[in-house]
Amino acid sequence: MGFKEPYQDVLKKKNLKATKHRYTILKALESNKLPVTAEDLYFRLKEKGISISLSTVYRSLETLHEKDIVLKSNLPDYNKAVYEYNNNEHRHHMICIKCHKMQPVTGCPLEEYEKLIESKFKFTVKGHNLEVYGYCNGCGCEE
Amino acid sequence: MGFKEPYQDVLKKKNLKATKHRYTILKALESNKLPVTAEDLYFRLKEKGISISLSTVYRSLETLHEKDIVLKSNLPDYNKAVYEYNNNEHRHHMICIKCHKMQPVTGCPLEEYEKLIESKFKFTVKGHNLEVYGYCNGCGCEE
DNA sequence: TTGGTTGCAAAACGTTTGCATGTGC
DNA sequence: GCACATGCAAACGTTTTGCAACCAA
Repeated sequence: MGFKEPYQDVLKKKNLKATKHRYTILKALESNKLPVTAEDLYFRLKEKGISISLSTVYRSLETLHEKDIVLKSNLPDYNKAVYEYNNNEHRHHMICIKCHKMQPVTGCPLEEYEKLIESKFKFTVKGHNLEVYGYCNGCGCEE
Repeated sequence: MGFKEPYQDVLKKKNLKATKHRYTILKALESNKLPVTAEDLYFRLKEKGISISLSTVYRSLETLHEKDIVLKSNLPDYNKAVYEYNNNEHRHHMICIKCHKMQPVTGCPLEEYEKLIESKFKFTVKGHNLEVYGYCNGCGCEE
């Protein structure tokens, strides 16, 4: 097969086999701007006529997350993990309390804060998670 | 009973009945500096000889969280919710990736960032969550 | 008295796993 | 061929819920 799949290099670099499913998952994640749950992704693929098992979705996402190809996060008051493609473009999200929609915000206000923590406490910072929540424009609900 | 339970006012103000269990839970949360899981709390109370059902612990924590008396958060790569008393002292936490211990950090670097988001996007900020993770002093593991 | 609270057991939910089969390298 | 990836169903651990008994107001 002379055809070169996208993501082949990304996967090979991390010692992962380049399978059709992984390719499909990465493509779906990358084309989608917003983080999704495993189930979201599963149904999205199913709609496109792609037959994949839910456990494969979970297993692939977990593997890709371990290799840092995919980012995983947990949101407040939402007991599901969400996944997004890691394009190494550091960003955070605004999350609507009402409709759970997430919108990305590029940039990060935490560089100095992390330095402060490292110097003040004996703590080796490896990362952080930051989400701002409230009401998005579409919901407009001020409760 | 002329005896005035602590937390009676806090509960009454939120239209919650002042029950022995709620009193016990709030006392345990407030005396404990760090966030705990529902199960942690359940066993902690059990050890003290307090008989309470796990579902009551969950239900109470959820109710208290709804009324903003208790804070609830979900941590990355840790599929349990943790709860802490809301003493209205705004703070964040450092979380050890290895031992899952959480240490509080008072202060918040996000005031300006939130203003920026409100003005840049049409988004009404209601709160945020921020945790820094890495390796704590005790664990000392740099992977 | 009345409506909120609790205990218990069972259900629900998201996620993981065992095992047999399939597939990339 | 071999190790890894997948599908299926069953298991898992956390959290929620239905219902009867209980208790604060």
